[in-house]
Amino acid sequence: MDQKNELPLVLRSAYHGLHRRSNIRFEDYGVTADQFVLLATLARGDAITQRELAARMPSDPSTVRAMLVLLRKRGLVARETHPTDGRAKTVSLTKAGRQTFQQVWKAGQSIRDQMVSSLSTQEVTTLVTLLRRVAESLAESAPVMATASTEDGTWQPVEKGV
Amino acid sequence: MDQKNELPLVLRSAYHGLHRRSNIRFEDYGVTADQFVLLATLARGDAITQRELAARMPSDPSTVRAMLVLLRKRGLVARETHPTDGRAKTVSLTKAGRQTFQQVWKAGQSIRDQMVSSLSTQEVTTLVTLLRRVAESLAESAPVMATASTEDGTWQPVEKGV
DNA sequence: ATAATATCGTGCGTATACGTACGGTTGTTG
DNA sequence: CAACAACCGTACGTATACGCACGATATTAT
Repeated sequence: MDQKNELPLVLRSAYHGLHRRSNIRFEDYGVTADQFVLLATLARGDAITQRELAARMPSDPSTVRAMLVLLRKRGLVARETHPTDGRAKTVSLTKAGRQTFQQVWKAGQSIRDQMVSSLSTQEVTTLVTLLRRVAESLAESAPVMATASTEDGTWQPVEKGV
Repeated sequence: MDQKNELPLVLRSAYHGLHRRSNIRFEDYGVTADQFVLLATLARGDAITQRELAARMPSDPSTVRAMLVLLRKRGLVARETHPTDGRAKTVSLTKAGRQTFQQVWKAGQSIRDQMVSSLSTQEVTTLVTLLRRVAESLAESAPVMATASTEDGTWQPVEKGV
């Protein structure tokens, strides 16, 4: 019926498919799908704090810490005390980390190709645009939307600032 | 640059936002976002085996089992031996399970509203359609797409059956 | 009918996800 | 400068996610 109510389940199915395929494909390189996201985030901008890294992924600081412990054992990331802030530690990719990231990026290309194999170029652009808007609506920083119940038991958004 | 290569990260961000908000919202009802998906799946079709349930969610049979153990403790689901297949067990919602499902469905309405708050009705329809195609491309049953490397190091899909 | 194979659920190990509490450090305020 | 709040990382508990191996049952092949 209402497409809106199906969106969560479809979103979940798509993400889980991606996650599952990625884990299988990346297994040969010794990294998981989520570890790859961490490496990719560091590849975009190095020497950031664990909290900043968690915010960019996005993921939970506790989870990021656990991942960093594992990645450090494998020599893919390095942690150093922050130059000015004694509380923080900066995280960066090692040479091996950068190398692994590039290899896994290549290995994942067929998955990225496959997930858009039934979409035109224009449709991919549209999908990314709409998904980005959805992600922003649900982001940590986004305010919780006020809602009010109507007579038929459904919920309607309420105008803010009235 | 290439929208296609951003799709995985945007998809991940959108899903995690949904998952996170749902867990917070559903906390008062004692169910997690994933447990809710399980309840919703059972609400659509009862008395199925654990494997069938896992396939419909979709999720892993081992994970589903762990979830069922917890949901059974809370009296939301019931497990009985399959009438004809001695290996299998059928799962169904208890009365309390149906009730909880309906309550949590209502509680989650504001999240479903919020995630489409920046989209038009037409855009929601488009998004669901495109996501469904992506999910199908990545589904368990979908074949792994053959790819071939090109000179510039990128990958191109290969026509099947040539 | 018996043997080989496939399928269902279980149990275990590892990784992710996140809340919460804690100790240490920084920055702010009086 | 001393008290305080805000912030960073750590540590632990619970739930999810999934691979793998195992026993029990069902199906198929011979």
